[in-house]
Amino acid sequence: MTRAEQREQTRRALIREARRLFATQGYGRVGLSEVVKAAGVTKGALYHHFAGKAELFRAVLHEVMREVAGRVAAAAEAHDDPWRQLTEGCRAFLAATADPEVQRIMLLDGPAVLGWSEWRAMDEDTSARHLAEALAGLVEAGDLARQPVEPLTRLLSGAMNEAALWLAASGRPEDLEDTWSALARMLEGLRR
Amino acid sequence: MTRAEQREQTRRALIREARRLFATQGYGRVGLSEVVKAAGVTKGALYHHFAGKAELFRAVLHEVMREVAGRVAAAAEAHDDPWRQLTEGCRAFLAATADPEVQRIMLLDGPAVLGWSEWRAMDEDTSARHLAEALAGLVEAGDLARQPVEPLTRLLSGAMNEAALWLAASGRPEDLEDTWSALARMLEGLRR
DNA sequence: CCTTTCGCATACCATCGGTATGCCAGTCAC
DNA sequence: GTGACTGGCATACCGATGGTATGCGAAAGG
Repeated sequence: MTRAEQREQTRRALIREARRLFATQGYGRVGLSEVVKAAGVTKGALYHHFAGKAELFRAVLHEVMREVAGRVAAAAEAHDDPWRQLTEGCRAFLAATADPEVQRIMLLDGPAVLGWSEWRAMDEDTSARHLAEALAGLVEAGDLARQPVEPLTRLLSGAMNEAALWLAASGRPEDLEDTWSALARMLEGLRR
Repeated sequence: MTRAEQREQTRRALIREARRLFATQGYGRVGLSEVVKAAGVTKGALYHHFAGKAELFRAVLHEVMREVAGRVAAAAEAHDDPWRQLTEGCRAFLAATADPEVQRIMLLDGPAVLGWSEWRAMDEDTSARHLAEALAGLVEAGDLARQPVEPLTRLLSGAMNEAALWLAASGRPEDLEDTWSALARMLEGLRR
């Protein structure tokens, strides 16, 4: 095996096992010794690839966010009507963040570990950007009142994040439909 | 000094210093040795009053949440019109959570440290209850479409939490007015 | 005034994140 | 091919952390 291959393989193993452990136990309860044992390497390897525990978490979080963004983008691009793109994107976001792995890493530990500013910057680079672009397009097209789009993006993003956490904790299937109805009402209420 | 007085004084000192340190450095970066030194006691005292670091944080969080709830309730009770109570309560919530201490403890570390379910239960017992009651009253009065109020409560609560964090990070004063406008538009859009 | 109990200090422990150092295999110039 | 070199990682170690076991002095109670 070439050197670059070996390197990439080790890095992937570390991220994979760290993701699994962070997701199931939470950032604080996971020791680096657990991670390196699960990945089949030692702490020397970990610190060769990452500057520390927080950096490892950042890599995991980035991977999770890119996956969520991919699902949102795919759902939106399946439609042509801009308003439909917004609603379907939101629906896809709620579906993606229903995954407990995503919740724990992206919504709970993410902001606390990296700080909100860094978390938000990463969010803006991935999933939240699709929301912002969709809203900006709708404002331009006149479907939404002319207004700064950033505050609206944050409000809707926060609403969906909290809704996802609530849905996971509630467990009742009918809550998903109720939440979606409430969110849809909210969006319709903003429509011109 | 009587024994109960001494006990209460020590407990208050621990919560006070823990709150200060948690707010400025974040839960993870604060060591218990820092807390007990600032409070003028030892770890023996800390563990006599609290089961561990998380329990100490829980006590701090509860104090913060009760303060926020108090400010929200006071703002709402200053008006008679139920719709006005909702909007003024929301405005007071945004104002209260503008405090960096409140943000770090209540919005960032709270859910990550205690877990979302526990955090939400405490939120429900304090500030979020006012929102839920206001919304329920407005549904009953016909100002809002008849619907389950819990999903709507979570959506609005999450929207405001995220908005508060964004406002603190942005720093630009005009963002507050824009955010409030967007939130007001959202509420008006839901109004019948 | 004697005993009990409560509030807390002291001393200690396992484990944690992080670092310094050494070694071996892959890489490359010639 | 072969030597020097370097990248990838293991080993061994450190200070600090959260947590616990035990002891003690003073207030409470009879």
